[in-house]
Amino acid sequence: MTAVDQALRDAGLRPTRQRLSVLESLRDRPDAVTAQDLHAELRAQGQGIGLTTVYRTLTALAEAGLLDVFARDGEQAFRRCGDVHHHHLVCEACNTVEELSADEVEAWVHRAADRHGFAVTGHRADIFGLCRHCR
Amino acid sequence: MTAVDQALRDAGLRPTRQRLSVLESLRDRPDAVTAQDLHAELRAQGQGIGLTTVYRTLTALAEAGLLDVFARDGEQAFRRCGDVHHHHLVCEACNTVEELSADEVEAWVHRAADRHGFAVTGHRADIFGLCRHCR
DNA sequence: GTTGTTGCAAAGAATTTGCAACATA
DNA sequence: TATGTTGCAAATTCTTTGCAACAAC
Repeated sequence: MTAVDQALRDAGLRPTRQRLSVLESLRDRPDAVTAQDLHAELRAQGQGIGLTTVYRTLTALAEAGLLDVFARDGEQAFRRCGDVHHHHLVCEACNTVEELSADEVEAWVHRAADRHGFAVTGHRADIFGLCRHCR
Repeated sequence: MTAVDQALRDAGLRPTRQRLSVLESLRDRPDAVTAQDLHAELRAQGQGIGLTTVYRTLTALAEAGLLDVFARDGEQAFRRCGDVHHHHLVCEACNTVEELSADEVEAWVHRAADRHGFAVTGHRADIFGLCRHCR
């Protein structure tokens, strides 16, 4: 059993051919992709998969915490997410996303929430700009 | 000339009746609203305004930096934005948004960007949860 | 065999665009 | 008057759903 297989099992999802295609395509990919784009790409590679399935798979994986979701115009873009911090450096030219760990942000989150009587369920800290290759 | 009028002029937009309605409705409103909701609300109040105009007005105001945009499901929600920091405490129950200022986050942004050779064009730091009233 | 999954076609929903009438400067 | 704005209807685009065939357990 591969790591990809395991990830699906952990999410309570059967490791079908289509889901493996999606996960495989997402593995090591630095940029965030939309369901539409990923579907077109997989079809171009000759992988038989329906758009509906791509949507359902990405949504399920995001709910399982394996993917992060970004809002790009009116669309949702997904990207593999390794940690639980969700702090990103997003290149607006090539859509590459680098993950950051930042204890300082975590500390700020809790301090700010306490100060306002907020019960925190989540947070995000994203930096947008141009990466070293696109600038 | 009112402050609302001035805000429109600064954005290079003519202060029409419809735009004033939108800005007036947004003024002092603590929660973020979608174009659809705002349109329904204005119509319910007897304000004559088309959905298209609401979309165009909100988009223009957001581009001018007078509104912040939040992604809510597949929809965009807008809210008046006073400062240039874009740090928010968002209540997931009532959609109220409190603004935060946080020099510590600004400092983190620049440090992280420098470390990765990134040219920063913007950033966001949002905390999600339940406000003191909804928790 | 039982239950979860797929994918097509159709439905749904948010948003944008064409364009003629209208308002602002 | 010249130019920006409005709003309807139609078109686009993203996303979800119904359902029968199919694959995984």
